[in-house]
Amino acid sequence: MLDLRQIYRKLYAKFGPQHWWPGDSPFEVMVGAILTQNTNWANVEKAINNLKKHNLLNPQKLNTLSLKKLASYIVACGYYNIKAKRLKEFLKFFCQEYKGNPKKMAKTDTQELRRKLLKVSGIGPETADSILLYALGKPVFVIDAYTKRILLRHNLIKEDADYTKVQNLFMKNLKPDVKLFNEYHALLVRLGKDFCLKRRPRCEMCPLKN
DNA sequence: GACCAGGCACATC
DNA sequence: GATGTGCATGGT
Repeated sequence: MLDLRQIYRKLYAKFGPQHWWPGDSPFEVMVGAILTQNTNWANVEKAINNLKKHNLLNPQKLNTLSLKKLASYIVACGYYNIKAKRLKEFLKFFCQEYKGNPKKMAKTDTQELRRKLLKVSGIGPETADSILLYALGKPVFVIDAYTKRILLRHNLIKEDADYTKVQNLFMKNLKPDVKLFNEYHALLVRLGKDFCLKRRPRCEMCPLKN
């Protein structure tokens, strides 16, 4: 049976570095983390580019925008009403606690910050961990639907494993290395997109097979 | 036209 | 405490 290090080596050999997270700034990564909830990244890029085009990709500016206005700019990424609300909740927190400054935010103890993020309505474990790892460079492993599906199909977890359980599997078996966590999760998403779709898996072609 | 996408909160039992 | 449902666009 493959272990987590072997899986990483195989994925890296097959796909190479993924250069995650796509985004020009920590703040852009944070916005993307919320907008990509259950959503294709291509659509998220459209929404983010639209915000950029209108010179709005800035914590203070977005925070003062009305809910309706904000929603209208992010239509392309779907769930735009609920995501506008979630973004606003995050922006309120980000501006009040850290003046919209990622560096200030990054000074907070990682576990304390994670707890705080999870209290923001609309931010669940994956979004919180994506912000911690990809925007702030904290050694936290991100678990997503692809990760669970891949581990399940390789019998490394059980069907009922929750977020924390899957996350612990990675964090207890790997050194807390930001670069490794970054690349590993990105590679799992890449593998998932190419070979581990929900109903049309291409298991016979899966790079982990050989 | 069906399927899929880098979740989350909330209702209901 | 488990299980189901709403949220929505755009690409394949």
